[in-house]
Amino acid sequence: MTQSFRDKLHGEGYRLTRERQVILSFLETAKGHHDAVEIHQRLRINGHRISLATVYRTLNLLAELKAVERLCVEGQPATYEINGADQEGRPHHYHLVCSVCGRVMDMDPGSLGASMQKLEEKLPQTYDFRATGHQLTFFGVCDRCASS
Amino acid sequence: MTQSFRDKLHGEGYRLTRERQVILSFLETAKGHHDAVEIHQRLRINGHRISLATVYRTLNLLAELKAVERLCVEGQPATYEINGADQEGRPHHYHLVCSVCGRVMDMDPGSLGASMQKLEEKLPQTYDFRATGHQLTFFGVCDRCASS
DNA sequence: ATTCGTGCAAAACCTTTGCACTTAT
DNA sequence: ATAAGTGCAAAGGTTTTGCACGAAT
Repeated sequence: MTQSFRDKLHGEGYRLTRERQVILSFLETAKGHHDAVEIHQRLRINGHRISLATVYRTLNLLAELKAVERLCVEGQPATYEINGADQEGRPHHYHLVCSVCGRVMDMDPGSLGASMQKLEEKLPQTYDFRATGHQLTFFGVCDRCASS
Repeated sequence: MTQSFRDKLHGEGYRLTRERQVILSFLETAKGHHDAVEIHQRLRINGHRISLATVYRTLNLLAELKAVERLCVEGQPATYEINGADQEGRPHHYHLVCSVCGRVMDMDPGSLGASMQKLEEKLPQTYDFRATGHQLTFFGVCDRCASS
């Protein structure tokens, strides 16, 4: 649990509860994409009795504070991933989504990242649209599913 | 209503019903992003009594046949847009989503389209992932919302 | 002490589905 | 005639919310 998270909470008038610490810790350790129900169940297995409603409320809060990133994929519940870098509104990676099993993987933007950011800045000229971020997702078949 | 749509329907053993024609016609005329409930209501206003269930079933079918494109945006119902070009699995445009009002606009991929396609082809080398398509969405503030 | 967070259960919301009836082929 | 599509109402899954209780400040 980073100090900056505590600060952000306090800065906005939120409280540092046990539930919020537990959920954030879980995401820091689990290091992948997890939906609310999954998080709820795995916390329960680890002996934590946090209600599903609180898991949802906490994930919304963490997403708002940009402590986690929310990803919405068609036909699946929203998934949440810890936000490593503490950058402001800049997506630090893209996603690969397997159309067969639904698994979500991270992808390094590489040199593409800079081009996309430039594009983002040039958007207003053409479309009268002030972009604050973007999201790039590739769909396809992951290694596991390809080999079976 | 394109001939190719009729052919596609028949080719897969589907029937050309009045409901399907009406829904497709609506999307051809409306030319934007529309969700199921909105389509249902506007058809109703135009005197068509098509059930919401049929609207959903038809949109699923049209999406499967790639006659329309489905777009899922966080916190909003799925929207559907007529698929102009009859290309196979290749996204022909990207999206601008206004974070304030939720409006979705189309964006011409321009030269980016080719780079992205190349990237898609190179993905397996790095990530062991066979990509079949991708989706790029910019978030920000649209002209209408910026001026108010 | 006060304000905010939590748990529970109920609701909201979008979407799908079972079944009997209707329609396209 | 037959198989597929439709409408209705009910259920499904995900997420939010009202309210009374509990906990952090």
